[in-house]
Amino acid sequence: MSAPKSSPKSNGAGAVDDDLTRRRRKEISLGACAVFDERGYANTRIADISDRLGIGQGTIYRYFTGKDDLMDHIIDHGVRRILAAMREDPAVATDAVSTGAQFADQITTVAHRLLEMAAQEQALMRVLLIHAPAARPDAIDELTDQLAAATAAYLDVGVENGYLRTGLNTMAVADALTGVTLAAIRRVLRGQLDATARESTAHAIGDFVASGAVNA
Amino acid sequence: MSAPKSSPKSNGAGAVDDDLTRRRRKEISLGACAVFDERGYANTRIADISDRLGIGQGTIYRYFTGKDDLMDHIIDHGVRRILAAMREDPAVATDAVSTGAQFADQITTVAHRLLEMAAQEQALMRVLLIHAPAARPDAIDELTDQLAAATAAYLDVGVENGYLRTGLNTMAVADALTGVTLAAIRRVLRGQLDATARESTAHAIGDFVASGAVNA
Amino acid sequence: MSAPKSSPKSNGAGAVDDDLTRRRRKEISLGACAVFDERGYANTRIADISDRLGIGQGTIYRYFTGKDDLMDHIIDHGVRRILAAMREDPAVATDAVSTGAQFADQITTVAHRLLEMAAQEQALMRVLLIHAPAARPDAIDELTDQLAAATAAYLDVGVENGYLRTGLNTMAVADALTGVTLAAIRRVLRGQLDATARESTAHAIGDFVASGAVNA
Amino acid sequence: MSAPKSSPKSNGAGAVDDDLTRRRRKEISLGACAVFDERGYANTRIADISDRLGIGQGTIYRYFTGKDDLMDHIIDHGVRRILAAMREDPAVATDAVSTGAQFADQITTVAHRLLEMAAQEQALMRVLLIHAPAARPDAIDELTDQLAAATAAYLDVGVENGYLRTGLNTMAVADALTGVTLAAIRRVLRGQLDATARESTAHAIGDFVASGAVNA
DNA sequence: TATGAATGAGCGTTCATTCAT
DNA sequence: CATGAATGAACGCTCATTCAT
Repeated sequence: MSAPKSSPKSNGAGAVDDDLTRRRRKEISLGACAVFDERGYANTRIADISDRLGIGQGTIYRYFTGKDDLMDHIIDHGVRRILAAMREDPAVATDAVSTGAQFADQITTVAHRLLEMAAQEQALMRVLLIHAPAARPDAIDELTDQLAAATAAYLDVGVENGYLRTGLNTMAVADALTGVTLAAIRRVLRGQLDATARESTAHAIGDFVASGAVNA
Repeated sequence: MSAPKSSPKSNGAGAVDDDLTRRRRKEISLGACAVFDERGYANTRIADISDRLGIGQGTIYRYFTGKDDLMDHIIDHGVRRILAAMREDPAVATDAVSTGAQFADQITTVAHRLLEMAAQEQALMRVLLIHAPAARPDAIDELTDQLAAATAAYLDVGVENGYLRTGLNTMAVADALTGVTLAAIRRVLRGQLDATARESTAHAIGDFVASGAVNA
Repeated sequence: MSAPKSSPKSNGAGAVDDDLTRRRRKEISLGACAVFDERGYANTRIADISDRLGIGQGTIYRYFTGKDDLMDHIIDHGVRRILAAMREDPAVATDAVSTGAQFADQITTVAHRLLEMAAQEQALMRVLLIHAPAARPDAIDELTDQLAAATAAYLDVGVENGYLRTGLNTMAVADALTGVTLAAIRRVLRGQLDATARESTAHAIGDFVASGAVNA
Repeated sequence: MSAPKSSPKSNGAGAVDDDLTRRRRKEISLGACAVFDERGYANTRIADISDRLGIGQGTIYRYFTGKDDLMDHIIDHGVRRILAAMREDPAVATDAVSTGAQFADQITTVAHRLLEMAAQEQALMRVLLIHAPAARPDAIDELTDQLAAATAAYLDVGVENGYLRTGLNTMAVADALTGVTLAAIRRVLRGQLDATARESTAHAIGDFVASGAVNA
């Protein structure tokens, strides 16, 4: 969530340079992410990253201030991806929902989009879920708080509008929603859910969140 | 899950010595856990631990083979605590449940017990949830798998006995259950749930898992 | 006798780089040899070596895998020097000898060459004779065996060709030859033999080996 | 050659105590010698020694001031054994020799006695020849000097009395004698000479020293 | 701009020595 | 006297970072 902490030597100049620079930063942070995923943050040496990218160690320091900055950047990127996956679809808006069934569909939709993103960005998500909490507890706490608050607000609307139970502990259920989704994402990251399973899992999540497990 | 990897010189005999040894190991692993929690595993120096305990660095090596062993031991201990919290109560047995309401109660009970344990063992649980995944991904994966499998089996019984929905994706819901609980535990660990809130949260979890969020 | 166990990153290419690397390794191993000689292997800290060379400790690890590797390399080098001193002169070949006097001359020649080498490579030889046996007993045993076997074979030719006594215990005399030479080398290493004394000692060795001490 | 540097807490008392103390010191130094031989001085931990003896680590410090003192004592003991082996036999006196044959016999006798001692005190001799030079270069130099000087003096008598060559480089030959003997001792220590071989080797040494290798 | 050799602070671990029992 | 648990100084090695080319 924080702004990038570094930028190369200051290219006061053109959009071209900026673009090149942005591309380079992306490349490097992508490579770093892959290695952090494979070896863990603490066990990753700068040389591991530069080796994988086929560049010199020093080059990394031209685009990032250090190992920490690299991790910060990756977390930042991951957080943006998650938030985007939850918000980018115009269909996901509280005013588009007015029944329990629509609510379940929306949960299913968002869950599915998150699972797909996890499937496509496995390294990034693994770093975010496994390594970032240890390396940057505060950043992850911040993310968690944001997600929970946003989700709780989203649920509050449902209660107000009558399609969610009156008296629902929305904070607890917000945690539940994030927890349920995280658990599924973890399974995706462990390679245990193919595309079909991701779809059915998303539906199971939507149904479960809406109606619970008990036989009515 | 693995057996402790070290023990001091193995004094073949006396219960007294064994007891002293066990106490010493417990003390040290407790101190280490506290420091790992505060500083993270990678940032903790052996000297940090010995300083906090008021002992020499070398003493730690009389009871553990090294920093790794210390972490392994802590994880092992934490895993046992979690499994115990889920199983130790005789009331938690599938044959004690035959209705959806009983199911919800049981979920509430277990969730509450886990939240209480988290409240009492904050450092241990924080190390387990935040630092262990980065330091020992495999150990945590193993734990996750075990919990999910046990939970899914537990849900399967409910489906068979008719108090859970036919066709329930028990694996997905098992993940949901663990995810929901973990999310609440995380909140406990962030100091955001006092005793009262823990109780109501446990109930909210039980209700939610049983009946979902939607207004029937 | 073993090949050097490490080499810097292996820059697949340029003769220049390889050469620089080789020079650097030589420098470092030379400095290490000097310090090992002065303080003994066990008492030498890596920092002692890097300090003497005016480089950082880490630099040493770019060229050698560790303290052990450094010692191995030094021993290897020393062994090659000794073997070279014994073999490199074309005049030292069994087929160049057919009389006792020629035999004595040859012994004198080799002894002299070894004494000169010892005088020029005092640190290396002291490490090899004093510190290496304690640090690498097997490497030294191997060297000793090789020298003894080669020497015995050399003497066997002399017996066959009739200029050495029939029934000579060639193994015992081979040991004697190496022992005699080693004793003289040790004196060189203790600074007790100047160039003149080395020459006369070499002659004394040749005469003694050929004819013994007793008045004929 | 130096006096023992420590003594247990000062038992101002009886001969009995002194005797017990002496026995204990002997036991410990014997055990230490065995371990030094097996693992080398630098690689031997005090605990290795106390373990082998079945005593506590602290006990060693009641009889020796430390690891160094232990080594000093062992060297001292070894030096005394060597000197004794060379001198204790009344037959070995320069006035008992007046011919070259008697000289050869005497060399044979002393060599044999040294080889037998080496065979019986393998650990002690290995420590003295292999580990002591690295650990106590000065002590070994001192021993070497003493032996060489004594041997040279012995040879000088032979020259004066006419049974050794006039103009003999007695210092060089003294070195030769010690070198020859050491080489044979080394072979004994490597387990390559049984009792019979030791006898014939002693004779080979006597003959070689007296008459050399060349066919007269 | 890119490089990678050089650096040295920092840390896990060992083990000789001490001393309370 | 004997013990062995406790100690902490010491050291080999790693690796993030720098900077001359």
